[in-house]
Amino acid sequence: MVTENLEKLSTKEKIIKIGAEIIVKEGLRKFTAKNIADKLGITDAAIFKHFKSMDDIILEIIDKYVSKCSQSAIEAVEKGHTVKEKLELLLRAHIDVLEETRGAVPVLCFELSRSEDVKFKSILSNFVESYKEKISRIIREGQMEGSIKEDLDPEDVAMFFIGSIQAKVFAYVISGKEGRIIEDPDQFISIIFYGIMKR
Amino acid sequence: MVTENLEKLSTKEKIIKIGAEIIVKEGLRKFTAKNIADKLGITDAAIFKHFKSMDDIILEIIDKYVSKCSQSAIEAVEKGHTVKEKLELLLRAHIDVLEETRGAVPVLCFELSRSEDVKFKSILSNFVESYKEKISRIIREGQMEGSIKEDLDPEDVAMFFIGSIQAKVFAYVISGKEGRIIEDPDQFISIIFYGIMKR
DNA sequence: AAGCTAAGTTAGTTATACCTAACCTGAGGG
DNA sequence: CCCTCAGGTTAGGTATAACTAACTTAGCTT
Repeated sequence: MVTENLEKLSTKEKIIKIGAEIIVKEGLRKFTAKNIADKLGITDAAIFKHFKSMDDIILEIIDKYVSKCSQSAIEAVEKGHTVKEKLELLLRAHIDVLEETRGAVPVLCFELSRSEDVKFKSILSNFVESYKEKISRIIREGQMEGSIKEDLDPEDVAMFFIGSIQAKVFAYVISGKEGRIIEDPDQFISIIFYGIMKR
Repeated sequence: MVTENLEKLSTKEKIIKIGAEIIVKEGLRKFTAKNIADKLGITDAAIFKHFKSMDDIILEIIDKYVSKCSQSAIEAVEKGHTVKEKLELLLRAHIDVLEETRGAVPVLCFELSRSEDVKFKSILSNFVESYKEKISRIIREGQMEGSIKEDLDPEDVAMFFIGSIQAKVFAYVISGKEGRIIEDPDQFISIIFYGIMKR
């Protein structure tokens, strides 16, 4: 369990960090007040002095990620000169946010997308939809200028981007390793752009 | 909820079908005896006349998938003449098993890979490991004969394959759609092989 | 020094999950 | 025609999660 530099944080921030870590390493079923409290050396009841419900903790974790991701996507589009550069900037920014939040949100995205809870469902699907929309717009631009294959459906490609990151989190989670989720961003981006075949 | 042709099955088979469907559509948290029983029009206690525990239901779902997948991977290697053909056969066979089981096992793979339960952890990680091993062997062969980029790590490529299927299940689950998980297998394989850029 | 408050504590309440025990019933075999 | 037993039922035991109420305490303000 990565708990480096946890001391200097407030209890509320610690709850969020530990909570995210639990979601990734142990799964939503272990995301309980008692589990978090035990790791912090307090009681479960104390959790509710900082958050009014367990759902509220999850909402804050998601909110942080979504706002950072959306922001950096906008910046990528502004700063990139070519389509390829835009996509690359977008992916690299996304990877940074992903590493910073230890992959918690893609995990939540998956686990909560089927939740009966309308609150989670709408927040996450709105995020995915708007992110997908941003990417498809770049893809369409690339198809117009001839750098991206015309026979691909832009929305499918956008989902392939999101899915590829999701897949990396999956591999990371399954491997049980510590350290970075995407060890070699260059290779990751290269496979997405040009595949695995030499041609 | 897809419940076509459920009538002719035995209750035990119905439990497996409905159970898998719940895992994909509603998540592991809703995979409860009561939820399954309600959908079958029986009581929760009746479930335990067919399975001695809830875990046993999951084990049977996984077992079916793992054995089919492993079998078809062996066949793909035998039947394919070139490396490309082998990989394509392997992917197509995997897609078939995936569609047949409605994506339940990749979901389980993800949700249970972090379970404290040694039983699940080892079954699933053994499956992923051996499957990964089978793919990396083909990739290495491809690198030897020069059809696959030499600078790629075979194990990473293998995980990219598994991850890409996982990603499709994510997209399917998130979209909430019915129908096939991978709508266009040709395009799916093409992106994996050659990426999205025209070059 | 008095008192307020944030952040703990303990000890519950309520809901729900898994699973068991004991009972019931209807169809098929002897 | 009765017996067996698979596959149901109801009722309930046990564990655990979310959350609450009431109390405590340390630190800060006035």
